[in-house]
Amino acid sequence: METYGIGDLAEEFGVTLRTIRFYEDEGLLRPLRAGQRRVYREGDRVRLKLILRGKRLGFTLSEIAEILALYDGPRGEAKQLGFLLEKIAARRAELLAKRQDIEASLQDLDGVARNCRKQLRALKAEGRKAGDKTQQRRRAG
Amino acid sequence: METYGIGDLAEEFGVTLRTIRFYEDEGLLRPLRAGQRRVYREGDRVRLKLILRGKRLGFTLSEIAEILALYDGPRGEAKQLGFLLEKIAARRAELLAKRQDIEASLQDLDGVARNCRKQLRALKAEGRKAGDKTQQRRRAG
DNA sequence: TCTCTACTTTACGTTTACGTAAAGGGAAGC
DNA sequence: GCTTCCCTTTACGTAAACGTAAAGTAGAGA
Repeated sequence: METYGIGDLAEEFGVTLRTIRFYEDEGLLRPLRAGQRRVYREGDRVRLKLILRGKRLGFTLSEIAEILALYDGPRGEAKQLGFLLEKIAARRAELLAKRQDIEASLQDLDGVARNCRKQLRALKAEGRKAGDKTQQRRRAG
Repeated sequence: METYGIGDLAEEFGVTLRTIRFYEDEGLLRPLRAGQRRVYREGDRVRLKLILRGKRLGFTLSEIAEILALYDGPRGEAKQLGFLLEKIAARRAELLAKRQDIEASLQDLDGVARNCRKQLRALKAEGRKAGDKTQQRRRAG
């Protein structure tokens, strides 16, 4: 079974050793030990990837901890499984809301870009009217 | 033209006065003044909305400042407009990447949920095999 | 044996994004 | 005139998420 040193993961994901150790302090990772050195297995690697994805989406580490807890979820009683499904639904809703925010942002940006291109076209049209003598922009009267 | 007090905006968006003042300190908002009191116009309100949306998406305030700068964009030269379009494209790419992260997260959550429901069905099946001795409800065949 | 190199723990420092007093201004209502 | 409310500035405090320096360890290779 493949394992990784802390340096391997740090390099792969572009984070520092400190960061990975910090996530362990916060209970997000629980690597094995070979003597005093940390040994990460594939599962730990996936968890780290999930942590970093969560960060990119603006979740705090404690939120990420809760999300990871869903993955380890209770293999237990029906009631626990029901709770788990509720929590999953809640997280899903959050993600959908975030996606909505993204869609809105994309639309806004597209609006700005359209406006920008329009102004560019106007400038170029002016440029043509001004003839080829100079390269400066002229205001049409 | 409609205006707002700082308290109005704070209430509308569910943030504190401190937060709004902080955004001003950071150069994200520039309200008018009536004496020493801040007076916000519709444009300021929209900016605040954009700021909070940016925060929900995990952008830092300085990133948000750059994004807002795109909206105020240069009404100027062709070269400036070109820069602006480049920056917009870059932000767009970021947002698309974030959306990809969200899609992946949603898929992961769906996987966990499916697994969870499967276990629930298994538990209920066991319940039926155990017969009617206990009080659990039974599924019609 | 000595020296790298990669790791370890401990601990104080830093940035971001506000929270939380403290002390005061001014206008509105009683 | 006095109180109340909403606002103001100034300033120290704080939680989160690491950065960074110091000092030590352990195995691999010359």
